[in-house]
Amino acid sequence: MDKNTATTVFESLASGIRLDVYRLLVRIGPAGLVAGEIASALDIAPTNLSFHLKALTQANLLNSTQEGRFQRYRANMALMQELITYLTEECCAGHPEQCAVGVCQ
Amino acid sequence: MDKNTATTVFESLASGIRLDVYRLLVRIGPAGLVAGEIASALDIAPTNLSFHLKALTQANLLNSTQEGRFQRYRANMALMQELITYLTEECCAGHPEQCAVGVCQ
DNA sequence: TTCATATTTCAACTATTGTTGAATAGTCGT
DNA sequence: ACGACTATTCAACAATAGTTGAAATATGAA
Repeated sequence: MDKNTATTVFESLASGIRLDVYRLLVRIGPAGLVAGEIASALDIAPTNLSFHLKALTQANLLNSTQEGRFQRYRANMALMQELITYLTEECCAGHPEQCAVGVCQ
Repeated sequence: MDKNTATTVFESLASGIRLDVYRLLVRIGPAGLVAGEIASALDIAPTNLSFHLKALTQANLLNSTQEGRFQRYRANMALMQELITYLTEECCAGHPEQCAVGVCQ
C-alpha cells in the first residue's frame, strides 16, 4: 500500500457517518446491503448517504453492484488487511524485540 | 475503543504530513525524536509541524515529554493495537468462517 | 541579566469537506 | 407509455481544516 491510498482510507473513515456505514457493512458480511437499507438503518438522508457512499467506494473500502433499481454495497475486507499490514510493517525499525506492545509480532 | 476515539485517530492519520510524522516515529521506536529533528527530517515549517504534532498528541497517537527546551515525541503503539482490534472485532458478525479474507481470525 | 535557540500560540487567510433541497437518471410494474 | 420508486448529481451554502508569518513563551548559555 502506498501513502496516498492510506491517507485516502483514513480520510474515508474519519467521518462518523462513513465509519458507521463501513462498520455496518463489515458486521453484515458478504451479503451486503442496498443503499436504502443503509439509509434507514442509520437514519441518514439519501442525498447525504450517497455522498458518503461515493467517498467510501472511491477509497475502495466498499464495492457496489447494481441489482435492478437497487445498489448493493459490500465492505472490502482485503483493503483493511492491507492497511493493517501497512500500519505495522515498519514498527520499531524492524526490531520487534524493542516493541513494548506487540504490534510488530 | 469507542467510535469517537476511532474517528479522531482516523482523522489524525488522514493528512499526509501527520501520517509521515507518525510513521517516522513508529520507525524510530521508543527513542522518539524532538520536534526540530522531525521538522528537518520531513522538511516542514515549525509552525505547521507544531499544528500537526498537537493534533496527533491530542488524538493520543503521540506522547511528548519535555527535555530542557526540546520537546520529544514518541509514537503510542498501544493505541494502534486497540484500533486494529476495533476494526476487526465485528468482522462477519462474529462468524469468521464466512470471512473470505482472514481479517477475522 | 541578556541573548540565542526551540517550540508553541495567535490571527488571517485559503482551501477543503459536509449538508441540504431540487432536479435528474434509471428501473420496475401496470 | 405512464407513474412510482431507488439512487445519484448538482448547486448553494455552512462548517471545518491547513498554511503562513509575526508574536509569545520558555529554556539554556554567556
